[in-house]
Amino acid sequence: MTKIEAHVLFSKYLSNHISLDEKHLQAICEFYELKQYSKKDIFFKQGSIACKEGFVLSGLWKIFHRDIKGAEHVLYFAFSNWWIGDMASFSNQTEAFFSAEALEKTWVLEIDKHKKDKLLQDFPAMERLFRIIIEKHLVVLQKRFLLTISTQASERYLELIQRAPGIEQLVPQHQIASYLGILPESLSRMKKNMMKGIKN
Amino acid sequence: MTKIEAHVLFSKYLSNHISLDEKHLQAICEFYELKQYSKKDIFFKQGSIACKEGFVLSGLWKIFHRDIKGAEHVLYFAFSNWWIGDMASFSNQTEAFFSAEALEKTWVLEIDKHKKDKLLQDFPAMERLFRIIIEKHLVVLQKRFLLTISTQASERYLELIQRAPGIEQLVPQHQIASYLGILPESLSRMKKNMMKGIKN
DNA sequence: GGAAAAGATTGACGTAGGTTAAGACTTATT
DNA sequence: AATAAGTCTTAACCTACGTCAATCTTTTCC
Repeated sequence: MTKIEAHVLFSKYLSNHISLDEKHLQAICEFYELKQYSKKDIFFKQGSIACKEGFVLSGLWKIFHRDIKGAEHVLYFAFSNWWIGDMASFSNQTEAFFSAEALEKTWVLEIDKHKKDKLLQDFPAMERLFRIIIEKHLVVLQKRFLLTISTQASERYLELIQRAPGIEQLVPQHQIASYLGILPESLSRMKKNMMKGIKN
Repeated sequence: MTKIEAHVLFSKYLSNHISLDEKHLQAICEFYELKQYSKKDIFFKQGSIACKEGFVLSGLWKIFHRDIKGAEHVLYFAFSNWWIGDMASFSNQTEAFFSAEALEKTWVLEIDKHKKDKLLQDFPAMERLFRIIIEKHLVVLQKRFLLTISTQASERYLELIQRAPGIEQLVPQHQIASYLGILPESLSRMKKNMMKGIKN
């Protein structure tokens, strides 16, 4: 992917949320650095300070937390046009609660803390953009939380594969289980039971 | 509560997040209307459009969703210095997913959609304020979500009463259960079991 | 003050999903 | 090709929590 291509994609995304002229779009893009990551690369790591945040152009990331017992819990999968970051850590430069790991080859536009502060200073309109984006993230998580406490895993599974078709091919089963908040063994059994239900 | 008192409280809150001079603070406060609500009053209602959002000065609200089976699920309790709103509904003027109901007498500074748009237009610094506030809400919910899928109810219960001491006196048991994502019967049994653990 | 409503507790029983452990199947690595 | 590492499935058993129903306590409100 070239820098030009990346800027086109990012500009399109920006224009979907706020109105900016070509010149400003270009200037904003320049704050971001284009980078490629390989499978298993880490973008930020639980326990360290997240010094950057990124916009996914292509590929796939998982954002997860590892609990005291060593179990992984996936907060979300970041496809293209999603953001990867640990907001608390990035904004306040505190220890990250989450890690981000690439699940395949992926292109990212990234920015560090200093540049982001500068970006927001130079382009106050970006405050609005980020306000809107974070609002959307929050709304999505509110509904996901509600779904999680009010339904069983099978319903959440059906919701997921309907909302993100093809995710089963992209993401290993045990990470989907983690996203659903259950263990891989449970997902496996659940799928078998669902099959029985369909056949008979 | 007088308008002056309300503005003092709100100004203090605002100053904790962004720096504004006295004059601007005053002007911003004027966008908000001071209102008192009684127990069981509704601020916005699931299925309707949330035409306003509010800042809680005193008292207590619950924000909840009622599922298809009629069961209530508490998203959060809003104490003083918290916001009550259904962001998706308010921002996009779509049907609300949540309702807000007062759990006791409460004072609120509220603003409707038109005034908020005007506020953000007149004071772009408010975009920054709301960006920061929403970021905090999102971070809190991320951790709560993680806690919910990675621990059992008893741990969440201990976390809650430690983080919000006295909440047991303010909020009926079955609503605390709902907040924890379990049924009142389960909370009751859980507490009994915990008592046994302490005694022996 | 007394009826009615709302809330809390208890017990018996059912079930989704956790735990543990083993085996099969796939994908990397040499 | 051979070994190792990662992933998926299955099965037996266990536990936290849901379900249903009865009883008791507290609050609300004419």
